Amino acid sequence: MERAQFFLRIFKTMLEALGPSGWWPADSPFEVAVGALLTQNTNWKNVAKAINALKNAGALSEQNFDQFSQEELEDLIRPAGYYKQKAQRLRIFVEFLRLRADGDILNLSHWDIQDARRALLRVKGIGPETADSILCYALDMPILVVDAYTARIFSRHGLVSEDVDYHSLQSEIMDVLPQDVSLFNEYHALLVRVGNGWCKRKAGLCETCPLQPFLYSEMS
DNA sequence: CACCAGGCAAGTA
DNA sequence: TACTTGCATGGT
Repeated sequence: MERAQFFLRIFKTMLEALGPSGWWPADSPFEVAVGALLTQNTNWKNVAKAINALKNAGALSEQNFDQFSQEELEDLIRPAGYYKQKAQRLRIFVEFLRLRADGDILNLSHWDIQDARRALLRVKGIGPETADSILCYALDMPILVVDAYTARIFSRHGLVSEDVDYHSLQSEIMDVLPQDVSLFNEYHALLVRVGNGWCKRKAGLCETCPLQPFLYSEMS
């Protein structure tokens, strides 16, 4: 079986088992980016609390964000953890938007995707996964986000090594699939949902995982 | 109690 | 270059 077919079969299986994900859960592209920064190494439930606090305070827009001090932001996002570091990272990101995108994240969607990616990666606090999350889920650009779940799931299916680096993992999957924003959007969302549900680090739940039948090494 | 969560940057050798 | 550590809350 071709690798491309295998990856598409994995995708279809997850989609049929779990249904569409409707990612990213947010009211605006700016909120997507804020969520992408806040969810670094952090459970989404805690991030949602921080997002709600920011929303209730009126801080969730590029224009209003600057009205809040570092300390106020820290208090609002505290439930998301690493709150001092993340408050600083959010401030740096909004400053980046003001300098490079006239204070509106949507202006980045006119950029060449690789230019936008390189620009985001230069912002302190934005690494590959956060940059790609912003590109795909806030700006609707065709790029596949990969993460720890992706490496874990595909290594357990015999396709990559557990500690594969980000860009190798991304290329292995993304390069053999149709370059389609909706496909990449849904693919990552489904992988995270499967990871959350069945592929924890020490999971004993694998017998009910939707992907259980598809071990690459056993397919012909 | 231990372990985990939709990473990243900075320091060390 | 290749490891290691700090960051921090909240759920299981």
